[in-house]
Amino acid sequence: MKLNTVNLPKCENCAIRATALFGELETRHLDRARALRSSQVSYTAGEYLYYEGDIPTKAFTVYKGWVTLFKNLRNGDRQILRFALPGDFLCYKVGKNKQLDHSAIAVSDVTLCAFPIDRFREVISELPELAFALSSITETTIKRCHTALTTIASHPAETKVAYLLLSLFIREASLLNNPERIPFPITQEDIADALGLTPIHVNRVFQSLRKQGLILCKNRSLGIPDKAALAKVAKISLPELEQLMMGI
Amino acid sequence: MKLNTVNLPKCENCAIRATALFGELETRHLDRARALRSSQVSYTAGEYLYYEGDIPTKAFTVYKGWVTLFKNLRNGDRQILRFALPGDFLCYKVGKNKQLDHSAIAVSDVTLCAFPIDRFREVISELPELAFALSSITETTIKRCHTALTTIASHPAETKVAYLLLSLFIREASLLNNPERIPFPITQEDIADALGLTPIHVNRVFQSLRKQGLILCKNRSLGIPDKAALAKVAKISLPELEQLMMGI
DNA sequence: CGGGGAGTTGAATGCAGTCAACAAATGTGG
DNA sequence: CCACATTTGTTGACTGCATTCAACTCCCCG
Repeated sequence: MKLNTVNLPKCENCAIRATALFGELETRHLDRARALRSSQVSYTAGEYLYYEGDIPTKAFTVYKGWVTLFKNLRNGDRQILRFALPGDFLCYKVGKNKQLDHSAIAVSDVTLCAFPIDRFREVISELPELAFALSSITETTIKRCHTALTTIASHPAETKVAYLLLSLFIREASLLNNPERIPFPITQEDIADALGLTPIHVNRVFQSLRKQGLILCKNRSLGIPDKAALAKVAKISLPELEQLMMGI
Repeated sequence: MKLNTVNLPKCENCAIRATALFGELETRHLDRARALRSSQVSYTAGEYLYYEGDIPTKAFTVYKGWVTLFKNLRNGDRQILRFALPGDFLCYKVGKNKQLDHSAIAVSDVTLCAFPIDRFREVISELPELAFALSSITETTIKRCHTALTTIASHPAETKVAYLLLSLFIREASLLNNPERIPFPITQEDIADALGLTPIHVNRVFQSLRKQGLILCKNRSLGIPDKAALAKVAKISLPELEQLMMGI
């Protein structure tokens, strides 16, 4: 973990602002809102960002890298709740029970923008728009959670895997000017833990998808030559998924 | 659908306030906040409250009865996202894309307290606490969504069914002074749609649970003689689940 | 060069789905 | 109030997808 409080990059021209917390705010409000941001924090791959049960003091926007949010189950398994990519907002918590219900680990090396949670109260009272920006973010989170639920409940494993790969690809590619392939730091086991499958079966699905030419996946990188075709396997409409994964 | 705008019950001594939106507010703030509530709405069993794609103008707190929130899938299936019980907050939406991502149907006859969404903005600017009350609600929603995800991903169907029955029982029982049995308006097919199982298999699990004496379920009513025992099958800690299902 | 994590393959088991038919409960109209 | 229709619940036989267990390969990193 490495903290940086000086020479923070400007929010105004931040590449990920459109999809992040401040993307919901008009530029003229940025001055006041930016007062929230106190620092940037970096973690190396494999490091915990926080643990289930922690009481957080800072919320984060992912600035660079991928993060896994997950719960450890009593049988030793873990359930991955989602993968957080640049622009995602983590760890905000104001309810009565302030304990976090999940843990987070850096999948790749990550950098986060940190916001002291207790400062949100003051800023919101003079800038109610921030409250709506927060609501908007959590609405997206819930929506994604809903589609995740829907996906995991759907029976054929091929559908689940296709859905997950496609949605990660769309999100990461949009941050990178839509390259052919994206860096793909997660393992087949991560995917299994996210979808409630065994790594072995995920592997078999991967091979089947490769054989069909739907995915190119090796060396920690992922390519999807024909997104529409994969969307068909994922049983989802591509435009809908793109809308969900981008802006809001 | 039946609208009522006169003689609305007082929020102060509302039985469900503790678990509802205003439960997050201190009593001294209630005066201003209550200005939000405009009406009560009633629906009969089977009626739609709203449809996926609608742009809502009102948010609701469930006052009486059960509601199903669900998505229709392209293969004709539907995925139930959650069952909303008295105290639950529905249909609040402020993000850029204001379309609802799911539909809602009254399972039993229901009564809702309605709040015009556009009035939240004004009230929040003079009562920032309301913004935190909203955040707190959505945090609970996300937490429940997370445990739902975790449950549905878990493999044995018995675990899933046990979890769902137990959590519904705990919530409804706490509203009713913990009776032996609760009214249980949902069908086995609903449960199947919530858990991603077939109704046939849900039925088999029901019979197995009945044979083990873990559930008493007939005539639209549910009893759970030994919650701890069912919690064991659900592979969840009973105190944890109770905490999640009650206050927050 | 060795070790460990990630990925791959095969065989056997079993949980849950499918299809089909029927029983029970609930609701509706005559 | 009964007869009929519809929905909900129940049972059985068969199939198949995904798990489990075990062994082995590949690749990266130290």
